Amino acid sequence: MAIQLFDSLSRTLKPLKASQPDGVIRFYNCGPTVYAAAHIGNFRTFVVNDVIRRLLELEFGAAKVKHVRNLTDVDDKTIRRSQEEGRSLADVTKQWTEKFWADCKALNCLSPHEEPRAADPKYLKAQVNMIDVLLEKGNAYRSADGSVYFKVNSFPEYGALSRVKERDLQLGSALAGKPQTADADEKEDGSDFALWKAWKAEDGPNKWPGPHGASEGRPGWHIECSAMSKAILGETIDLHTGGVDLLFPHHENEIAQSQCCNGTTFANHWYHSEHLLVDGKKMSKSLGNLYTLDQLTAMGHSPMALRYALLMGHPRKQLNFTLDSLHAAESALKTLREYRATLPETTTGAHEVFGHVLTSLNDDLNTPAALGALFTIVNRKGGEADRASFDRVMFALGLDLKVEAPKAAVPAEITALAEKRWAAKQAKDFATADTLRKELTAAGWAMLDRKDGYSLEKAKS
RNA sequence: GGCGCGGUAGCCAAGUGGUAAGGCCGAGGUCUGCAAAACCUCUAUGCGCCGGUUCAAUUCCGGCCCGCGCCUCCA
Repeated sequence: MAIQLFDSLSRTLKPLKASQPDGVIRFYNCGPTVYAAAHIGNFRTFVVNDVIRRLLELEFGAAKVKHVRNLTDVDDKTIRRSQEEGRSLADVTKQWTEKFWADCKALNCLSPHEEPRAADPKYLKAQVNMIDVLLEKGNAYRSADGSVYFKVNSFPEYGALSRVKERDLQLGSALAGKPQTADADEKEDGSDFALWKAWKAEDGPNKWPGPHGASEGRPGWHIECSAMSKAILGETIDLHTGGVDLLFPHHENEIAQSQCCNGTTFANHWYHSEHLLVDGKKMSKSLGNLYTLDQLTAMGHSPMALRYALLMGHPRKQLNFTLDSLHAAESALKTLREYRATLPETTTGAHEVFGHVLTSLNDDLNTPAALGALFTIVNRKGGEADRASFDRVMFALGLDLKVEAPKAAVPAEITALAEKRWAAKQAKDFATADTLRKELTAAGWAMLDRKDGYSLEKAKS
């Protein structure tokens, strides 16, 4: 079964296919802003996109997939962070880019083939060039302060993706109390958006030569994706993805810029993954319900458990994350590990045994159905499966069964108690052994006996 | 106010016009000095509420209640 995904623009399920004669699937995934550690909600999107990447490779072959994910390393947040910390922008964004890569690796995400940076001189130039074209064509205008804005009413199709039409007339209660953005006065129309932002004192040393007739400054957020996807993948891409919150205005604006500039369809397929919720609400610093991967591993959870937990819900439905779901994921991974050990090494070509798992994934990325189908087979315990076919499914899901929860360091006093108990047990002094076990349990440690020795595990927080 | 999504067992979560996948937890059992692991068995007459269509609805239609997200730079 060919991969089909929901397309946000047509609102239908559509098969993914290459539009160019070379047969390469051009896949662009909106990446992170590198000013802090990405949280697990961000990683839901990146894990989901990683599964898409893997499914594409399985269907079309690794050589026929070109996966691009940008790094936003120049914007309000990155600049503000660098100014606050008195460090260069490059220094700050390098730090968080490397952290992002490390987290992605821990979550077993394949690296995109290219990860263009918005502040890369090569791509800054591409962005400026694109803005120049938009100015020439009359889709953009300069404001008094030397910024450049996109003229939304110059693009009649604006709003097709988000279906937000005549928004200005519909601004209701939810927006009424919000302050106007600082640059509102510079715009001809409230729905216009910045392509180029003129330098301000608070930007510090961060400024670059702008488009014709504009001041020194920096690119607006949306233009980077339009310019970099064009530079690397060409004017028309086959799949463009991101979190739902990017649907408007980010992706709507990308369409407007790219199509006005290039005169061609920007993306043939749009896919958006839903939010991860924590405690029933979207994660936010103000609610204090924001988790990072580091926080979870510090609690003794493995990154793979997080990956599994993120796949437990349908990617196009909000998923409420809880620490309990992490425990469930760990238990499920353990079962899979044990199941794999029972499988014969030889390949019998039994891929069809797991056919339903792949079919579920290919059918709009139904990860929960796929996991359900997987465990139905695991529970059968029949001998029809083999490791090669099982590993193929693990590849598709990106589950690396070799990764286990990090072992907590055992304090010396715990080791001492365990040694005493082991000695008592060997001497068949079970009363003493049981007392010591209770002490260990009270201290939060479980002592697991084997024939020839023991191991210690810390209770999960 | 506009746009969109969702409400299925203790928790998470698929799904179908013909009577509810799967995971976690829990219970019982086998095994075992104890504990753990492993293995076996069990766990929704029910799918937010009220109507309607139908031989038959959790699944289609209408209304209602509740929750969540987006509405100019949040994945």
